[in-house]
Amino acid sequence: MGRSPCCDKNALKKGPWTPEEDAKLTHHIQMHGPGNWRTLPKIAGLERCGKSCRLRWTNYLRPDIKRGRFSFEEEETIIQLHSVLGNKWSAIAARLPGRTDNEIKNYWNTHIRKRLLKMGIDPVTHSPRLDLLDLSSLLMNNSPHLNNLSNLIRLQTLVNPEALRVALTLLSSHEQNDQNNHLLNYPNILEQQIQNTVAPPVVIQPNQTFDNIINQQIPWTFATSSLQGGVGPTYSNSTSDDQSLYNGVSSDQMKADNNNSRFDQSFNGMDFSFDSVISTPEPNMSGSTEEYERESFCSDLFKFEIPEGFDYFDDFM
DNA sequence: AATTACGTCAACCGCTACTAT
DNA sequence: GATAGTAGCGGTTGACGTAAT
Repeated sequence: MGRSPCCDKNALKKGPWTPEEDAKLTHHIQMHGPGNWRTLPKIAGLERCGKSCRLRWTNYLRPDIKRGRFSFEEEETIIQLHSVLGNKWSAIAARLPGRTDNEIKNYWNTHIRKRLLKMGIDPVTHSPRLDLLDLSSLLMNNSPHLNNLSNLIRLQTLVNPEALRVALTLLSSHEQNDQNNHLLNYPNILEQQIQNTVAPPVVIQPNQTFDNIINQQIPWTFATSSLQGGVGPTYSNSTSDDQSLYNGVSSDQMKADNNNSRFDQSFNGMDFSFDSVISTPEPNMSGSTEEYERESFCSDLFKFEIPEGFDYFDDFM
């Protein structure tokens, strides 16, 4: 039972393919077409196992393979499909013409996965999780992040409270080292706010969108005043203008950004996109402009349908 | 200039599913 | 139904290139 011996017992060649081998394989397939991989190597004069030939052809030599960097659109498609299909790389590849499952898998593991982790998003469940957030980058990249503490508070119902507590502790120590410290008391205030806040129970319906869940989970936000020297929490229905105020961005600027489409993913007026929550570093702070843009737009990719029988939502919390 | 650490990706390995006998 | 052969898939590895020290 089981597999027959392949390369191992036949002392066939392994490792990188030479141009000569590529030429032989390509020529053979041009003449006879792909398939029958078991017998192909012998006929083509290759000292490789059929499996190795198939892989070389499907992942590299196939003429319809698209080379080069993944486009924004491709990346967006991958993330969206992954949120539905999981690690079904071949299924994802089937929807991306010219890309192989291996290529997509590699790209996911080396680029997208890391970026999601850095943004505090679980790459397996596509759920926001603060315990995955790269807190060091959060703390090292100047004040814009601190201006978004209110957003972090809004997240508190979604994340492990202990993780949030750690974040606040780190923020506290960071601020204490800041000569121009004017936010010294934030962590205590915020912690108090967290303790005073009880999130309503959430009932997830089949096919409910992520937006719906978020809005149901967090139907409120903090008013600006509570974080800018105000005492105690103040709740209000959030508007875009509210949001822009405590992000330190003018309403007009924000609308202008929203008109640029990628940022136009607010939840009933609440900009819950992760670029606003985490405030991705400016291009001149770290990384390339393109990386910055990709990180920004990745935050918009978490509007997915909850599939029927969606049973891992517990992990979301 | 040399060494080390890290990132990328082609290729391999082991498993499952499917098909033929 | 049992067994063997084959194709395909997803996880992992390791060689190579580049950046950092």
